Amino acid sequence: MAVRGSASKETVKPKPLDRDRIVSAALRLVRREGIARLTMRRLARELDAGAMSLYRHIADRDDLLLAMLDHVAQSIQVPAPQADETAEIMAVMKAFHDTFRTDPWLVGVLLNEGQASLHILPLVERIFSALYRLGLEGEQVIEVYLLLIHYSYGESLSFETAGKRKHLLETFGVAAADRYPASAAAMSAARGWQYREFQPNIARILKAITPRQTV
Amino acid sequence: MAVRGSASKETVKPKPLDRDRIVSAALRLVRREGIARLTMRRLARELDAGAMSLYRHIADRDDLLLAMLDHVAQSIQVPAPQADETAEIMAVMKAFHDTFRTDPWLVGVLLNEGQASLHILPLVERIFSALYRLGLEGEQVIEVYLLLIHYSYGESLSFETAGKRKHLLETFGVAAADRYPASAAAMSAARGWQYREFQPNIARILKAITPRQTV
DNA sequence: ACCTGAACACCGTTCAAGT
DNA sequence: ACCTGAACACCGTTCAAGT
Repeated sequence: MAVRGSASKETVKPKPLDRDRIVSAALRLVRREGIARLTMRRLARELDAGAMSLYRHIADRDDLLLAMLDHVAQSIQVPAPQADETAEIMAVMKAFHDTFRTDPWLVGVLLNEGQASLHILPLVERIFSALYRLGLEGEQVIEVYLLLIHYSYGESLSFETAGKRKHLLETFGVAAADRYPASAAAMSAARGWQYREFQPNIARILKAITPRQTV
Repeated sequence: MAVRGSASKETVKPKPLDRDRIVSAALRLVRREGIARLTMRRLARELDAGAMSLYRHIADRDDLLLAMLDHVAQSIQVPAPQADETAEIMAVMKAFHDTFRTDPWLVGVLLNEGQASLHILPLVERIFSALYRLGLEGEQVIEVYLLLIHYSYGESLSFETAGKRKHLLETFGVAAADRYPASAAAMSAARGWQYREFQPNIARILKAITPRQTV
């Protein structure tokens, strides 16, 4: 048994706390058990520290969440630039999507903490730039940007909570098929469906803003 | 001063608790102070009851949230049917959007509680029906449905937390305009913008699924 | 300088006890 | 039958005290 402060050279001897060690441990915890289980006390226990020692290195829980956000944002795999504008936007959105799949709690942090990491600026720039090159103007650019972003927020949150969600089919019940035939048809088409709506739906959005061929 | 159980005929004499009174009080509280302030103890105080009396009428907090969801779903203003399919979908989505504007906390409940109210089935049916009439098939129907729903989730959650969010422009800082010209242009186009992305964006989505004129 | 236990003001919920 | 206070097992955070 490891005794705190024992003379034996244990590898578990308490390393000093620092911001990086706290953020890393928090990320590990959140990925293993979900954001709801990330409490200051639990995190401290994970670090073999007193619950209050964390406050030497982080201001409060929000500060921790923002530090975690920043850490993840820095690690985003930046996709290669694409000549074609829609391919460029698809690539950047896929990078965001992949990030939200690994860390779905990020969306909640982005919404609740009210600020993003500065590390995503280059990626955001690539989207705006492509939208301008596609010929969008004025408020259209913001609107379409928000369509892309808000859709990916909703999709990610939905995926995050998909586990505890009853399939619509169950909620409906079998009897409802008579009264709601289109819903029933859609539900049965969705059976065994691979939940890969994201890419086709981004493509749909981009199709809507691409000027139609007028020959 | 009203004395509990006094003989005087006060209007504040404790009415008996029941499910409806609890749900109504919870809705009032949540609309006034936000979902975070809806705690069992606070709600009980609002009803001049002991904190634990609520549990005679509701199973737990989740049960209460679902009851609130159901109440709101029943009160949705059902829009008149539209002959044109895209107009029909626009109308139904507007009804959802209006509902989420009044009660943004609904989205969180829908995501976290993992079930919707049966009262929205007629509205969902109208969307699926219109999508089929537009010629969509198989998984396309589900994909586009989820595009519409997930976008409106993201938009609503974003609106809910818009107050505490710093405008991207502030996060960027002025200096960043050199490195990120497209972002800066978009941000300044967004200045004074009316945050009415929803309708145009639903229209964009529908445009993408409408077959192009091939003359 | 760095860490921490006790304490404060909260949570949701259980349970035995009151009327 | 209906209500409730005390209690349990949690939260985030403050603050005075320890080394």
